[in-house]
Amino acid sequence: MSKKDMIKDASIKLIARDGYFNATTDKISKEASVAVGTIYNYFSSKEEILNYIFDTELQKRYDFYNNMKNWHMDWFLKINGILNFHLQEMRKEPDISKIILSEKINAHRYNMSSLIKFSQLSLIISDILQQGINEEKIRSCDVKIISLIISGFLDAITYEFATTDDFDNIEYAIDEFCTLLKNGLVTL
Amino acid sequence: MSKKDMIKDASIKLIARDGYFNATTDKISKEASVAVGTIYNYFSSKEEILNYIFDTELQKRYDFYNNMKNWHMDWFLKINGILNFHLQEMRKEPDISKIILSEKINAHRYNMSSLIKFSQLSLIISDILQQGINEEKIRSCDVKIISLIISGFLDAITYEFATTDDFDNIEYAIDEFCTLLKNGLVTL
Amino acid sequence: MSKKDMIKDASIKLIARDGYFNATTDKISKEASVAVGTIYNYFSSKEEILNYIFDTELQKRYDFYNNMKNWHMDWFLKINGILNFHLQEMRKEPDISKIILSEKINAHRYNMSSLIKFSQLSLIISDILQQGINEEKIRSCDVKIISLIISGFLDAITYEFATTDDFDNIEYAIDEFCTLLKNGLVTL
Amino acid sequence: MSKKDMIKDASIKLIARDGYFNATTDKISKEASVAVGTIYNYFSSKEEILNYIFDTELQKRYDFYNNMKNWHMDWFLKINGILNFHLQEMRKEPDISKIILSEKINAHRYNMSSLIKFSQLSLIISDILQQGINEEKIRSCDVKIISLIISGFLDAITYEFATTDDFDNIEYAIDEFCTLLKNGLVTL
DNA sequence: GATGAATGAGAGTTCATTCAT
DNA sequence: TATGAATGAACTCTCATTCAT
Repeated sequence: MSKKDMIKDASIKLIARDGYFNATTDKISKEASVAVGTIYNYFSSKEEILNYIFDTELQKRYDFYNNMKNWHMDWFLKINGILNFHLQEMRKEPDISKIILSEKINAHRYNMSSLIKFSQLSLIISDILQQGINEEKIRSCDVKIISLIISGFLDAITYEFATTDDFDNIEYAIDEFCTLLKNGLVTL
Repeated sequence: MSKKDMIKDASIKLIARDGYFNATTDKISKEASVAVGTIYNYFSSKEEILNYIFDTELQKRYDFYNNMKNWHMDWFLKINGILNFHLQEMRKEPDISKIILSEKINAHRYNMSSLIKFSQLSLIISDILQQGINEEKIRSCDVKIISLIISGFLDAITYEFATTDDFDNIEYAIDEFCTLLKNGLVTL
Repeated sequence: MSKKDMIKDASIKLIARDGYFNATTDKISKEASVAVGTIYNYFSSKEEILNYIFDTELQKRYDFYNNMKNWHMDWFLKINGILNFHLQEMRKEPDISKIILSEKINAHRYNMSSLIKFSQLSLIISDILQQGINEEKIRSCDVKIISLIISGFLDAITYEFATTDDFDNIEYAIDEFCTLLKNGLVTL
Repeated sequence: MSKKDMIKDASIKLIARDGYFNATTDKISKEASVAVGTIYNYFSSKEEILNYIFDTELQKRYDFYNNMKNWHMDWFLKINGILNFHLQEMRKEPDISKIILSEKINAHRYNMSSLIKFSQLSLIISDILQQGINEEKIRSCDVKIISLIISGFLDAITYEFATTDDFDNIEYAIDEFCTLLKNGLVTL
């Protein structure tokens, strides 16, 4: 693995566990098995590490969603796909999910360039819903708000997991949420 | 106002704006117009200020919800009442809502005694939903998960507000969410 | 003595001996018998210490010169007075003289506010010379350049002293310089 | 040009502009278009670069002065020649003049081997003056002190130039200084 | 010889906490 | 009780130097 990625991974682990402020450059260097100075060969500042994590990880998600737009699927299957993609990501790399949830406020505080990526998920969900409305599969509704509900649910289960480390009920929770969405949204 | 409350209020203002770590005891003392040393006459540590904020503010909410249990109302009106109570709190004391959202992760990190209060809202919502099921007003569902969805939505609108300072659409968002809940949950 | 002056004096001692860059805040705090943090209760940065030294010490000299302007003396006695005042200052506080000589380049590099004080000695000497010309005690000459020669000589003896710590010949050197000023070098 | 001289020239440029401490090996390597490691193939340390600059550049001056001793000229023309040689050097390679002035204190601090070269100019001027005395062209005086006055003047005009980058008046200043040397200041 | 990534001691600065007044 | 100067460990970041390639 590249040094940059070693530093990124060490940072992810520590920021997920201790938070951005408690993840000191000293701890990060030890966790990454490099010297402190090496961090600054790859990142101009500690803040830049967080920005880089957001940049690369949100891009992965964005790419997946964007690709999904081209799939020929029902709105419901797409939304379900997004929820399950998140679950899968959370299982694969739980620390990243934790960080994206708990440190995004810092992206705002420090006006990071990765900030723009945070809004893209909502836009894609909105698009999917709008298409459902256009195809008269969904009743008329405010797609931005339904989109907010969906991403709020994603954050809720991420937080639930982050504080309990218990995945077992998440799959079930997603099903329950989808049922709610279906019953609540589909045109009769 | 008591010195303790002056310190608490100053802390709320600064933590909401800058985050827990950037709200230094020095800034807090200046904002509260007391000496730094005075802070330590009322709080054993900076962490304890945050804990106290959670303790007192969550108690207020808890008291309202608890009181609500005794009201003779439909489940739907109660849930709607909770959402609107939140909106009203957010309008009245936006900084407190911001902090409860963005700093609750620190309650977990530092294993604060106020931690237990965070789970109580969910329990009360669950109770309301369970009553709805018992009265056959709501279809059979997992109350814990629906409760999670509701508190997730609350957090989502709080975050939306915290980063945009725009309240105008929140009322409308709550209505849209309630419609979704009703359509999705009521027994046919 | 005030803490601020203790820190200033410790800084003067170390900067004179080791130079501005080798005089670390850590060494300064130890020399001043205070904690590092205390330095920052009185100065906003290390640079500000140097600026403060220049500010206060150059002001002392400026005050002396300015006062001298009101004395009813021959131009020659005034110049002689300035040279001897410098000698006396150098004997009393050799480190300050060293710093003013060797670190003034940093005042330029960092564009310190004390910068303006450096030019005032030259102006006062120029005034004295101009008065001598007006009174026809001095032949027509470029006062700015003669002033440059005089302050250049002051720096030269300061540097000589700074590297040898030998004062014995300075008094004699001043006399020789004054004779030169008066008579020139050519054999008559 | 040899690699060693490329590094030397880059160092001269950066030290003149930023000072010895702000001229980092990293910046020097970039300015010289070599790798940092290459610097250490030619110099044992950063300090050694400064020492080498002093060594080679002062040698050039020393060679010129030494050669001058053999010229059959009046003491006054020789001194004038030295001053004008300096002016010419300053015009040709201003950065070197700046460094020799502002960083010579470091030669003392680090006890560099080039230190000995700094005293040689004074010795040569002293020789010239002594010869003038012997030939009864100059009145009896302390040659070491007159020599100090002359090199002090050289430093003064170099500093004036270093902080203003203005050469225009230097030639005139040299003339005024020479006149002073010859005639003195008093009205006849 | 030339490279430049890696190093880590050490720099300036911050800040929660203490305690004499 | 209230104060705020003093504290020093701990922070982020720098940079002269090394060494495997």
